[in-house]
Amino acid sequence: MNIQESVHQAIEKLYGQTIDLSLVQLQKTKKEFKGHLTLVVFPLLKISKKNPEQTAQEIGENLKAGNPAIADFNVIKGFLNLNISSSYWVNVLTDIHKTIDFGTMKAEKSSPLVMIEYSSPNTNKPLHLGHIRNNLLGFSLAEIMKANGYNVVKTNIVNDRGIHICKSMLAWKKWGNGATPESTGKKGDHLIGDYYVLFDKEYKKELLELQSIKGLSKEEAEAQSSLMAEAREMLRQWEAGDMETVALWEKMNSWVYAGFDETYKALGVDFDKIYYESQTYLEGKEKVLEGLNKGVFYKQEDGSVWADLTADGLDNKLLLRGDGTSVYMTQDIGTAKLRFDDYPINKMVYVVGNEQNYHFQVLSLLLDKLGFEFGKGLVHFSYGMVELPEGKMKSREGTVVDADDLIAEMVETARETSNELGKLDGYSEEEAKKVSQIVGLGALKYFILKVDPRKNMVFNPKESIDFNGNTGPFIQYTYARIQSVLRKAAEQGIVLPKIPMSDLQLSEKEENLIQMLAEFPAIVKEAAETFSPAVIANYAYELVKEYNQFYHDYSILREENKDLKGFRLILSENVGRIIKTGFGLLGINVPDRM
RNA sequence: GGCUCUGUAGCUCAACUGAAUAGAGCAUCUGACUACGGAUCAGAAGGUUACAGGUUUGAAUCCUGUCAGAGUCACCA
Repeated sequence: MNIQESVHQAIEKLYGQTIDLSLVQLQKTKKEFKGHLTLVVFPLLKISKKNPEQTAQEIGENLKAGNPAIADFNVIKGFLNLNISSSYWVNVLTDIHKTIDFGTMKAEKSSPLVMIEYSSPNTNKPLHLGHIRNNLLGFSLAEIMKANGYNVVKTNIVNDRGIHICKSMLAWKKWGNGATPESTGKKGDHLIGDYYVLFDKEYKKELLELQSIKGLSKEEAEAQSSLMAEAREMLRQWEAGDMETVALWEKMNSWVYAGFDETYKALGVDFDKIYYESQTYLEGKEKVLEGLNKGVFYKQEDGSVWADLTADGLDNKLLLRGDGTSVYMTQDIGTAKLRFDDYPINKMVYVVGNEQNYHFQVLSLLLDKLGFEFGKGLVHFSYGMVELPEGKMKSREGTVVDADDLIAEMVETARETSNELGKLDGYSEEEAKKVSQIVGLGALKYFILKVDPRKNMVFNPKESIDFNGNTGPFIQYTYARIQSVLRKAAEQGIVLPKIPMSDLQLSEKEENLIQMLAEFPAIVKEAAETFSPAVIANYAYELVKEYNQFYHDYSILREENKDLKGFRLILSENVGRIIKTGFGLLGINVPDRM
């Protein structure tokens, strides 16, 4: 019988009142006290009209008499600690063992559909450390939502148009001598990124010359820059559909996409549907003009279109420039419209950095005003910046950490460390590579995902790949060790019983471990409700720590008692299962051996 | 300056809707190796939860104020 219900019944019986379930605070007993579950009786004093100790004692006695699962109880101050019987825990493990997709749900056709936008790169530069956090969070959240029974569409909006692309294009045209990824051996996105940087360098040089030779102010120099004028002209040509410009744009973008795909593949993330701003910005313009006609927006003398959000406590927001071209917000409106035309979306989630909190607050209001039902309910999954131990990443100072470099470095470090420890001895080159990849990326992913997404964080590559402590590799290692034990058991011809014996007397550690396993579904649910993969990451670590304590106390394979041996193997197997499932929700692989 | 977010051990992070003595890891110190995988385990030390008030039986958590940091307030995306 359900403990929570028992408690509820006991209270009703004792005090003759049905109470709100929220008053029944049943929580996990703290380590330093005896018991599994703890009832906080303070909220019940108003009903019992007795002091905390008496109340707890009464409820405890009633529970013990009424529910065989409750073996014992003790009272400390206002806390009633319940001790659950071993047989109860064995049954719990049996249930977990039998349930194939323990802790996860499958989506039905009728289940709500969640669209998750993440990644959202610009095509003028390669992905960096910030994108890594974005991609990992987005992908993981998608997996978590799926596990909670939602239909999920992962989407990416590629910012493939605008003045920044033209800068790269112009620099390539001027100084590139027809360079291609093939001719230079560079990844496409890096090649284009290099030309973007080159443009910026030449542009700054030009500004300095204009300022020093002609004695212009910075603003005047910017206005007179011929390079910038050329870039703007290129954008005009692009918007006008000039064949040559569009052809160049397409060619260069295709290089970039090939480069991005490599990075995405290395990170293990993917998308169900990709949108391009070049295809959505005109839609947004239309929507804005529609809003203007309806009187939701207003026009200024220079022809620019604005939204007045002062009634909502915000400012006026520009939606279309005087020359009729669109801004960031316009594009997001267009993209939203296309998406809702394409899918019956119940919830829209944007995984975007917290520097855009204001933007999404505005977007939500605007979509609502434009009559999109989903506008109000959109979720901006806002995450903090990633910094390095050395300090902030700044593109200007060249301290940006490139995603590809970082991934390569992580895999390399994993390989070196494993080699030093002799863990790769006897592995083929292929196997060694595979393991290094799993471990290196596991370290990176786990370190980033274990932190509360909302917070700014410091990523320390060295610490992340440590094989001790709260790290991905430590958890992966434990998983591999469990698999090893199970392999050895199979070699010895030990067949796991389908159901563990229910009259076993378990140790405290074993009971605690089962209790932890049983929490998994609640953890998965919590992760979805709070949008926090970190909940799962930290749970996985706690589970592994608990398992290690158990593991080191018993010689599982040498255990003489057959029932106990079978039980411990089943327990180990299920710990492994949960680790694998949990890490799967984080997009982290686990190795069978490492 | 307005608004938003953050402030927890030397460092990196936890603490579910308020609940027991605020928990881990790293680093430091002390122990345990024929090891079913030591990439381990056990233990010690480390805190006025930025500060000051308030609400409450009870506050890291909620409210007010102060201080510090970040972000944003662009006809950039």
